[in-house]
Amino acid sequence: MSSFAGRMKEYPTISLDRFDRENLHAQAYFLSHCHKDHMKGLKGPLLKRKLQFSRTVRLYCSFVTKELLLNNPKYAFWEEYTVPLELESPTQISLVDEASGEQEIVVTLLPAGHCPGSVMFLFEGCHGNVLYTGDFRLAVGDASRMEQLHSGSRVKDIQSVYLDSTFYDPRFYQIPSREVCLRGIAELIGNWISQSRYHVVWLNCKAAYGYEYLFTNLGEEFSTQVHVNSLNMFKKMPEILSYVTTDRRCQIHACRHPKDEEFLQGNRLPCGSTAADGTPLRIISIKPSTMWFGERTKKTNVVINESVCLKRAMNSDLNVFLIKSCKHFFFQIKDFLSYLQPVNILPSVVPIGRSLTEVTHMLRMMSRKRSDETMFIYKPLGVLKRSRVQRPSNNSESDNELFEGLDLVPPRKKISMNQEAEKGEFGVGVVSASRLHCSPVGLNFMDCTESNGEEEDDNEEEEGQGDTVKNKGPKWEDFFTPEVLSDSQNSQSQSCCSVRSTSPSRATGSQTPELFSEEEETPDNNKGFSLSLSASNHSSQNLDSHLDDTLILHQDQNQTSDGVTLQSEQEQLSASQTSSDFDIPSTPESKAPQTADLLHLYRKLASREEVVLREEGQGFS
DNA sequence: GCGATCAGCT
DNA sequence: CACAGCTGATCGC
Repeated sequence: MSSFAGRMKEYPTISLDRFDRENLHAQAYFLSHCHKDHMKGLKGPLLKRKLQFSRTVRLYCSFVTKELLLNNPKYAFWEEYTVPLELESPTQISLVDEASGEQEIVVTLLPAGHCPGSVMFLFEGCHGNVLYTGDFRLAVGDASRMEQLHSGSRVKDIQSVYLDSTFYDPRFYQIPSREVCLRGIAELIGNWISQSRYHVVWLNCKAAYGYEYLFTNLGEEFSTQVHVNSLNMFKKMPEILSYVTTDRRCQIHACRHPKDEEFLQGNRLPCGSTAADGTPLRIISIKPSTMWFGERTKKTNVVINESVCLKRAMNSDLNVFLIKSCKHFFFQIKDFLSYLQPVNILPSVVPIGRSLTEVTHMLRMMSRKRSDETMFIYKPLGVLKRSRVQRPSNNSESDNELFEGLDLVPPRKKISMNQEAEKGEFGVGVVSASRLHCSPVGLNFMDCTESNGEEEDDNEEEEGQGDTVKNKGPKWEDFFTPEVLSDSQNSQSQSCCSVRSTSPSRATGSQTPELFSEEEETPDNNKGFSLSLSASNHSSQNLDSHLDDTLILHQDQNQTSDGVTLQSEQEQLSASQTSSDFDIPSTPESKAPQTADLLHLYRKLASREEVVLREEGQGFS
């Protein structure tokens, strides 16, 4: 949960994702996405009253966020005070202060990939450039693909990053891709619902938004629709709308009820559905969750592989905990920060179990302050990612420090993107235009399609392919912006007395806009959400020792005597290792489950056969 | 009666 | 531990 107090030291007269207490005095409000923990105070009567007496105070957010916000009647009064902004379109806002007069600030919304409508905010003004991430989920290399983080060919000078640091912790260094997760779940669901029409699936989705990726993919996979309570929130999102329905006669449900667990115990779906002919439904519940560890404390048979956690529940057929990554994890954040090299990094979340000092220490190593202390020579105008040679993040000592005191073996092999840098193939500050002469998003899509499954190497063929050569597997949903801008939305008025749009080049001083001039050739950025369902894995959190009836299935890795962890052949890497979501080694001393074994397991579970769990490494039967 | 906060639960 | 909620109890206004 976000513990951000709402204000940034550089621009204290604006408030983000917090609307109570001192934030009541803000001159402008920003909402990064429509999750409750970022909306504290947003329906407060004092704030409502303030709006009624103000001509200039407005709430700025994405079009989709406004749509989702106003869908809730409790926030309907925001209608006339909310100004939706286009993605990646710098907008100048006047902050009117009775005491100090008027102050101009330029804000740019960047796709955050956390849930529909989620954005990061880049502020540029007289107190420097500041990035507020909100909750975000980016793949390694995404920062280099964001035009608005660059001025021409250079990375903008970022004073501070206000970071969602929930998972900025080496304990979260391994995650499987969303494809791995989805494939496992789709197999399980397929095996289940194909048995009879009484075999149904319930998706136990807690948060209001962020599961749409799952709905659309399952809908596509099984040529069906997913039952939900209401279509209202999706009414202007046709890409999602076509995959959801309020017709209860389908086999995949994501409906909710306050007492849905009780319903399930009574062999009913939360919508109350039972079979018309009285035949008892056979229900499996699937719980998409980033966090599933709490569930392990219960005395149940649990099977964990890299993407799903299967639990045989007492009264229903089977519970499945789908590991979902709606946020970024350690290496993605590390990559993001080491690319931007801000002067300050301020965590918005200090995970329980960590101290603020620990988090600050880890973050500091990614900041420019750390760099100044070491051999890194600060380049005031920044450098392009491909030219990074001696970034602190590439320093194994930095990694070692991060892993100090943790009872896991850190991935000593550098993430592949950094290997080239170490080899010095790319000189500092010298990046050919051709390497970036594309919309990175579009290139990414092409690259991963063509290179899927191939050995990643360091040969010269990589040149000219930008940062995206490490992305394996066609993951189109990764490359869509989290915005759906239907015509009707686009035509919504952005009028506000204090707002006007500025062109990207004027606002950023970009010197070489042609580097990003082919956006129209990308997959249609405006036609889909960046639906951020993905798979996350448990990290090596000592699960094994205290989970007597838990079987951990994971991946193999060779470890040499000197502690250097080497990845074995590419074919031993799971698909999760080859996705763009992460370029990192797998859990040390773990073993990869074979696809056939997993399929066998899924079928057994789906058919309610007992699964005999053995010691790790001996497989299952 | 309302909102804020917290514990407990999923 | 962590997500992103929800419910219910308690307290102050």
